[in-house]
Amino acid sequence: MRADATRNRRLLMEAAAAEFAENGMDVSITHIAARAGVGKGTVFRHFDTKDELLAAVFSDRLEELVTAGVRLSGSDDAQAALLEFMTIGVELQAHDRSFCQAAAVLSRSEPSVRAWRERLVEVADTLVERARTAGAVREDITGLDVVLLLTAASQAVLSVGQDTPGLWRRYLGVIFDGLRPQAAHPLPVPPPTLTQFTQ
Amino acid sequence: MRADATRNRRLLMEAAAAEFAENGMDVSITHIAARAGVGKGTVFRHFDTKDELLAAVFSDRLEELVTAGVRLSGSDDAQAALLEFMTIGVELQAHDRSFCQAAAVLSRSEPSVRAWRERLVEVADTLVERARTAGAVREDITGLDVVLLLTAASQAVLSVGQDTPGLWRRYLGVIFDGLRPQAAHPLPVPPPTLTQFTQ
DNA sequence: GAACAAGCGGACCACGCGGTCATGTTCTGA
DNA sequence: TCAGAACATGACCGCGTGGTCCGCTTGTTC
Repeated sequence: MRADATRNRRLLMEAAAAEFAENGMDVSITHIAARAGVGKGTVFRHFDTKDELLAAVFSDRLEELVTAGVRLSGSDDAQAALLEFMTIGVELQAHDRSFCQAAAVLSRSEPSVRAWRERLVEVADTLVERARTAGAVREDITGLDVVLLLTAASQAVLSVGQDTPGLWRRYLGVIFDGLRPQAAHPLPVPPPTLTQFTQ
Repeated sequence: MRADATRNRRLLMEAAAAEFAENGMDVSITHIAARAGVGKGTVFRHFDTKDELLAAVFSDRLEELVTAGVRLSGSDDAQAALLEFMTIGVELQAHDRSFCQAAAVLSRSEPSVRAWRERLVEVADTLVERARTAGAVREDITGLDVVLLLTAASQAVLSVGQDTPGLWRRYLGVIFDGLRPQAAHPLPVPPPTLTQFTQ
């Protein structure tokens, strides 16, 4: 691969990530190309389709979160580890307007995204299991539950007009309290399975 | 207003509501007109712009929820009343793919929507206050918090591929447990104000 | 039943989209 | 140094969109 090609690819990924995060996954290829300072054709040289570009960016985000989860799996304080994992996950989504849509759309079509999501659930399972052993988390909660609740917390603030930075922390707090054993009441529906998640 | 005009308007509202609910607010006017069995021009006779149609439909949904909330405000069991209010609210959103987007987009531009949202927060405040007095809800939670958490619960399920009807009830359960006093830990961020909400 | 306004329909417009391709440019290996 | 492959570019294509407009139809009124 030529040097200018790898440079352009990197510029494209960065521009796309920023543009998707700021304006959602409906931003046009033209805008992304302009932001990266390249022509439109160059985008389609590196990514066959718009979805492929989106998947590349989205996979990077998932990988970040998985990496953080793996790191935290080795932590001494299991409760703090789970909370930090969730904090990182919610923050990631709160600052990225494409995250939620991308998750819903790409999991069907893009195997790489599906693979990362499975990894994510695995690491979340580990963190939950450890927290449960420490008595910090209720019995009936799974790693997949936690992953889904990340989206929940980040989406809570979606319809607030004026910017209130970090407001998502408030709702993550409420949700995390809902995960504690102290207030646990039986849940009316069994947990979803990984198969249902990734289809 | 002529009889056929009122009939067509009703058909349009129904078609639009169904189409928005099933396919999100990006469905085209052409599709909606076809579903209603009228021509495209007829849509723009009744609603000057697509947003206006969306706002009309969305306001109806908000009104439903407000009405339910007002009814439940008179209930004896304050805790059950709040839970049912939240259940109705989450179910509404879980079955409507346009709800969340519409809330975010229209609150800025459409005064009628803004008005309904204020009413919604009012009634939620009442329900929360009553539940708190009954000792069923923690001290630091407001009606606006509850309204935002409705979105949270409904969006949790968004990225699950295979249909798992009623799964949102599980996450509403977790969130509701997070509202109980038993597990309450101090929240890191103060509650948002109505002004921030409606901008 | 006639006259007329109110309502309807769908061809039409400008626009922006994802994606293609022929042409010109730039990097690289020998 | 230079041939040739890899790469960049932006005009271009087909399409679907929100919105307009005018000729025709239909409900209402006297």
